[in-house]
Amino acid sequence: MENLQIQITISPELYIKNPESTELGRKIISTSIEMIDELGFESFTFRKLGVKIGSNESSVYRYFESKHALLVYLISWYWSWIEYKLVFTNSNISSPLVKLSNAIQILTEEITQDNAFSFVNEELLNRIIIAESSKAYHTKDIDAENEKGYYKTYKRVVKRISDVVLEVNPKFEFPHMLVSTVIEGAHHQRYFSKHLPSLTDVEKGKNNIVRFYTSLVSKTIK
Amino acid sequence: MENLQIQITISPELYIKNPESTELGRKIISTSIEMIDELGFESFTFRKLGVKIGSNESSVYRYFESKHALLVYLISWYWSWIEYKLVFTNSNISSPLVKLSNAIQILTEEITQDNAFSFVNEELLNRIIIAESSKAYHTKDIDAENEKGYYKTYKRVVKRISDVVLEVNPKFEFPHMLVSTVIEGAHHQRYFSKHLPSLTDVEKGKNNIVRFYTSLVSKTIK
DNA sequence: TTTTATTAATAGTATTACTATCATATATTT
DNA sequence: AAATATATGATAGTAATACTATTAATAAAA
Repeated sequence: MENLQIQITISPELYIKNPESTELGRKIISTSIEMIDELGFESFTFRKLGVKIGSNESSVYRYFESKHALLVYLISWYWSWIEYKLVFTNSNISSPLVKLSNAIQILTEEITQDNAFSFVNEELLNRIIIAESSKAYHTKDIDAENEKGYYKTYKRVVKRISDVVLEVNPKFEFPHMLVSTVIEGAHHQRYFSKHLPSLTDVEKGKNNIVRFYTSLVSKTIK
Repeated sequence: MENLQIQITISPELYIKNPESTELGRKIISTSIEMIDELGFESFTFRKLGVKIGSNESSVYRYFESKHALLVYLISWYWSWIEYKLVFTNSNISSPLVKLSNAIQILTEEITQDNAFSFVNEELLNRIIIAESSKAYHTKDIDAENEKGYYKTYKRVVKRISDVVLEVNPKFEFPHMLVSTVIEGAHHQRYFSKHLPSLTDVEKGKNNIVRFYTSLVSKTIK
């Protein structure tokens, strides 16, 4: 995948002006990813971002109506990217079991830098998803935002993998719960392994998160 | 459990002045639970709380050093309460399988009001844990706070149930990951079932969350 | 009754998450 | 080349937030 130049398209309700369309927009995305990872979402502000990119707070507001909207955009970008990886990896695979195993791998593995997308650092973005994405949907506005389609990419990924689960076992009752449990669970385990390790059983170099969820899925759907 | 009057003790690093020790303190706890549930954590403020309880913002600050500290207190209270329920329910049970099944039930069931604790509405508190608790530990200060013992009650609950998992299967490699996955997962599913239902397979009256996690655990540890 | 502790009232601070306005630079069209 | 449109930058302003500090009033304990 390293040298392909792939286009990830984000639906227009997620921004005011498309950040991919200008140099400044791309700078907003790439620098906000760096800054949110470094400062945390609470301490990140559009003013600080403006200073860092040599631009202005008010210019950033021409791309995103709020800090929250920018986070939602980043989350959507991330899931589009994951969806692309899923489709790409499973494109020529016919065995449902292999497809499922690939999918679990993609959902639970540690992300390291891949250079297919110029202005997004996926490794940092993955850390943001792990640490901050729950703040996006744990809001009083969730229902209104969901209706506007803010979370549809995430839901589409869950649906896609649930369908693979059903290919493996058409009678399994809870495919969506299983997939969303694995996704959220793997993120929690990565976070806990760094900050609250007693909640995990992570050991260096043993890839326990991927192993645990792979085994959990295969046993659960039997 | 209905009429027992049980004492839940919260360790002193979680408050400045013990809210259980005064009428005002108890009012702060009970009213903040109602208000956080109603407004969401972001829109809840000590000023609004002061107005509602006929007291003053500055008085609230004598009990808790910050809004965040109050949330951590509530989370700790919740896990102490869950721990009490676990110990109580399993006190005379010798079968590890039954103990585990009871524990999963307690972790994943829907909470309805129980009146053992006068000034805490556990049903609302449970909703707060589901919707807001991840905001407490997804902070840049997590490591410092963890060292101060802010999250020890939660960690103790996970440890306790992990030990039951190991009683059932002493060779199971990932007891902590399994238990923390079930806890966080069940909370997510309850939240998703209300706001992003396509991420779940919840059906009215079928108790699918409890059924899903009970089956997942029993299959996974085999 | 005096001391002490607790709470209430008021005011103040730095920062945040925006909005509004206007000037300027650059690009596009005519 | 002139006219026009568009994008950006600079500055200022607003209401609210998350506190801190100070002082006064009141209730409980010695």
